[in-house]
Amino acid sequence: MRMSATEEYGLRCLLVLARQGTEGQMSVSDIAEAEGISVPYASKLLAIMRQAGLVTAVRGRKGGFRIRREPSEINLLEVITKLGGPLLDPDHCAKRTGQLEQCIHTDNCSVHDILGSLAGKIAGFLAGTTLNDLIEKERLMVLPRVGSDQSDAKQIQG
Amino acid sequence: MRMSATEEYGLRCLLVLARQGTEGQMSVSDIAEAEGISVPYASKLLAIMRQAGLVTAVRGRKGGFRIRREPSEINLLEVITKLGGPLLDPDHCAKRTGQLEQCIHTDNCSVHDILGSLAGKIAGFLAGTTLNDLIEKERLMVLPRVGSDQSDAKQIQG
DNA sequence: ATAATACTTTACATTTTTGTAAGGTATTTG
DNA sequence: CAAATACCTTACAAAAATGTAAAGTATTAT
Repeated sequence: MRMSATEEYGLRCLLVLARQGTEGQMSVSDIAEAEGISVPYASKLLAIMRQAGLVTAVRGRKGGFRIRREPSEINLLEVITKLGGPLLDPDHCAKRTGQLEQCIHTDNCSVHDILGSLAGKIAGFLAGTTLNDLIEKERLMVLPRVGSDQSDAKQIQG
Repeated sequence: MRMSATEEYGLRCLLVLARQGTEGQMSVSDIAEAEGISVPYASKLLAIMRQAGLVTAVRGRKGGFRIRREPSEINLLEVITKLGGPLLDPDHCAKRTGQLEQCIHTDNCSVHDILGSLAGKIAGFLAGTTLNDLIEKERLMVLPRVGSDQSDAKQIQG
């Protein structure tokens, strides 16, 4: 019940691009360096996000990646599910069958039911947080109360 | 961001015992059969839960497993974390460092921050559901409106 | 006592996930 | 047009999770 490596590193790479805005652009090697991961790994994660429509790739000498939409318009649910698949595997019941052909709890599965409810809760939370929220939060963490008091600063979650 | 196999099958085995109550008892082979998994696998999962104090093992010829507390007194957070570890890995930041010695976002990690919030939400949800809730829900699924109308039956979650 | 039953432990095989490597394709600059 | 740069794709290696096997220990019934 944890965030996978793909999901986390993918999100982190996307955040690097989000900080540049939709007009900005960065090469894979710069992104990899920014996150402390290898270039091939960053490359792989960005390829997934490109195919998912989250980022655009520009090839050639002045190439690089850029984020496709405003960070305030991209929520975490979209990012996480595009990197790691849906929160509740669509053929969950076909996979968790143990040694049997079919799961023993076909018409009677409170576990599956509760997983659905849980997935809904998680989805709601993730959908309510955008990349921009994360970036804003970062700023507050780096610069705790610069200048005047910032107690009125936007709170990400309660 | 999904429930692991260990967590799910472990929970399912525990539910089998929960249905018997604290006085009941079942052998590993019966539990394995009830869930459609192999005996050695069920054995392994039950051993984890025994060490975690969720079940008691009785050895010898009339041996078996029994649940240690009332199903209404065991919530899913406890079960899931004892099977799969804490929702947010305590040394998360020490592991997701990419190729670096230390994570690049040490003092500045909005991702970690949001993971903490998310883990809290998930924990709250899981803590609010007991094994008994799941069993009750099952009954309603097997016997939809037996006898008179049951629209006033207990709802597990909204 | 002894055999049968059932939990216990350790080791290992398999599968999935994670991360790396290498060769290919496209674009820009001189 | 050629060389440099940067993305793209496929295949593969390493690590972790999943599931199996086998030999050991404890208890009960005969």
